[in-house]
Amino acid sequence: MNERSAAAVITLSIAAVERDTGLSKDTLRVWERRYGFPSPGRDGIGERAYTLAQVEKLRVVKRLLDAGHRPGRIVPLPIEALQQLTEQTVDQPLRGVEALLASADLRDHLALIRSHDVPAVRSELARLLARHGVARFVVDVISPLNAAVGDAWLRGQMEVFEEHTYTELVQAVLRQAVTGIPEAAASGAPRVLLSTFPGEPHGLGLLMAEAIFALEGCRCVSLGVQTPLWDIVRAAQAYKTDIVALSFTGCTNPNQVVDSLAELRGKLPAHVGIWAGGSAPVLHRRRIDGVLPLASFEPLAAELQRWRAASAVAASAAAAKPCPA
Amino acid sequence: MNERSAAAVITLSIAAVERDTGLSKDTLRVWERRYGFPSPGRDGIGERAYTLAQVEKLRVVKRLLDAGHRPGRIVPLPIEALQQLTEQTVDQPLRGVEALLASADLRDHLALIRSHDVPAVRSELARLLARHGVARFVVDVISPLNAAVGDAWLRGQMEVFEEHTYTELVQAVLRQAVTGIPEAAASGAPRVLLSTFPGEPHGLGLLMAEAIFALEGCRCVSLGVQTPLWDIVRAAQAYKTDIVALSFTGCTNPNQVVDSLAELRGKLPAHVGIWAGGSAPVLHRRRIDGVLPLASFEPLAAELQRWRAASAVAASAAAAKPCPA
DNA sequence: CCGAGATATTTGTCCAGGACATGATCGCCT
DNA sequence: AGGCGATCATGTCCTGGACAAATATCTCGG
Repeated sequence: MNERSAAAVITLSIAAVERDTGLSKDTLRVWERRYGFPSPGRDGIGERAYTLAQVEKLRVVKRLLDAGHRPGRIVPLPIEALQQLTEQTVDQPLRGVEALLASADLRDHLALIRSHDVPAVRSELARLLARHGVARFVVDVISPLNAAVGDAWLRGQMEVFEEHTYTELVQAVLRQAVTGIPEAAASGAPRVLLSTFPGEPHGLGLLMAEAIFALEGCRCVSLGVQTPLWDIVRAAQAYKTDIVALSFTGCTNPNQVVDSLAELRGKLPAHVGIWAGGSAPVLHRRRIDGVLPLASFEPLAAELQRWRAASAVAASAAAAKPCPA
Repeated sequence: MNERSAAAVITLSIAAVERDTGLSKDTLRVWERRYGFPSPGRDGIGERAYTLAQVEKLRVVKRLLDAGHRPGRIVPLPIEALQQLTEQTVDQPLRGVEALLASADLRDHLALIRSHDVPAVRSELARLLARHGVARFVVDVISPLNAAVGDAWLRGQMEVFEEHTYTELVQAVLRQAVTGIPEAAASGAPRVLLSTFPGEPHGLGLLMAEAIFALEGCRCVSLGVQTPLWDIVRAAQAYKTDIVALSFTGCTNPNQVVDSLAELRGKLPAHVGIWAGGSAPVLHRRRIDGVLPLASFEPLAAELQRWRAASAVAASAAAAKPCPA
């Protein structure tokens, strides 16, 4: 149930590990049975008690899984081998020219975050926002910085509280930026509803998307994170939404993501678009009918333009044939 | 796994029902065993297949559960009785004088939220902020409004998505307000660290507290919600924190709150204050050594003054005896 | 050597039924 | 009335088995 920290050794219950790793209780138990890892000790009442080291390895495994590896091959491996494997596979795509160009800046920013000088980070973020403008700030600064922070955190090079502070500061800056974008004129501006599904607690991507959508002249309503599927549907009705935008990170269960999106598609009217973005790999591996996957923020403007064009056509068609029942 | 829609009858798998209702698979199975509801049919492979009617009843049950009813009493009831019960759950508990006094304004605001006119709510909040100033806005407007919204939700008079929208809008306004408060001068300003414990997902109280602290000339660092205990300690070290401010709402386990606060007290140096606020009743029922409970925002300024005085004394003492190891 | 189809293996989720810690309720006694 | 054990209600965990879907491997004709 709760964390049982006897004296010095901190252990986590299976529910806590499920929360922290995104691996279901069933999966954790079956891995233990099949691969011998994780093999948690037992607490006073005979329930599994996972150590922090085990959770850490589980997180690395999770990431390798997302990168396409299979559990049977990697779960039994020692942590060092996994880390080596991570360098080889996960970082591969990130070794692009852009990454090299940006890496100097990124390194500086990470160092600044790690220096614990909060006002400095705050003003640096504000400076970058002012310098690049909202769109480029989101796409070129925050997006890679998020990836870098996530990566550093996974490797244990960044403390949880540093990541929390970073997230909070970025959120503050972004929210201010979003508030500063004037509301779009009423006519013809698409109405966008933003949220995440239950189980997805990260809201930064949502805020970034809101900024971009608002810049592109959309009328945005955000529900924040973790809105039950049914309530997203109700909200879309109430706000006469044109596009439902959802954000996903790697910490969600891939099967649930696909199932939920399919179910949402079934519950929403066909004319309401579903746009799904974020770093969850499953979005781009499996296609879902009637859901537009967005690998990054770049294609968003183009897709919106396409949407506007399609919507104009639909509107004129509707005008020609007034009552389509 | 995924939805198995045979021909006309749409049914949901147990995982889908877990997503849609928030009731765990274990709970669903054990209810079936004990109360005979829900008793789903089986699909082609022998797995539970829940009907939409069952899911709907489960949702009503969940709401009543959140409102304080007990499963054994309500789960076996037919859906009509449950709906009647939802309407009966009205008013009884919160008929305070304060509620009556403020009710006119509050009712208007609630009605506005329920009208689904997001820009109107947004500008109304901005207007109230400008009119009252940050402090009074937080204390006299948002605080009671939060209570009213929570109450309305409990009674089923407010949809989940309406509550989400409200929270998001208030957060945006508050964050803008906080950003607008100039950073306190370095010397003598207490450093305040704000967060919530794991299991407490509500961040509005935190933001309200941050606003008040900043107004009172503190240097604030927020970690956002759900920071593990140990990381709060690390953050307090890294940021040389004077006061750790924590927020609690009713949705947390009272025992865990007390345990965690006691543990945090043990892990933090004695000169770091722990201030705990929020609507969780346990805070004011049980005293915890070395933790300052705050029932509302009103006494905060006075407590800060006291803290400054005490700190000045300590500083002069330290100056007299320079190296206290 | 390659690609399509058949076969084998892997993997996540489901199931049943039992256990138990925890928290609420109730009845008893002062 | 009010404090306090005894009892009941409830959610979560446990074990170990099963199986469908996804993925890998093999086979064989071109």
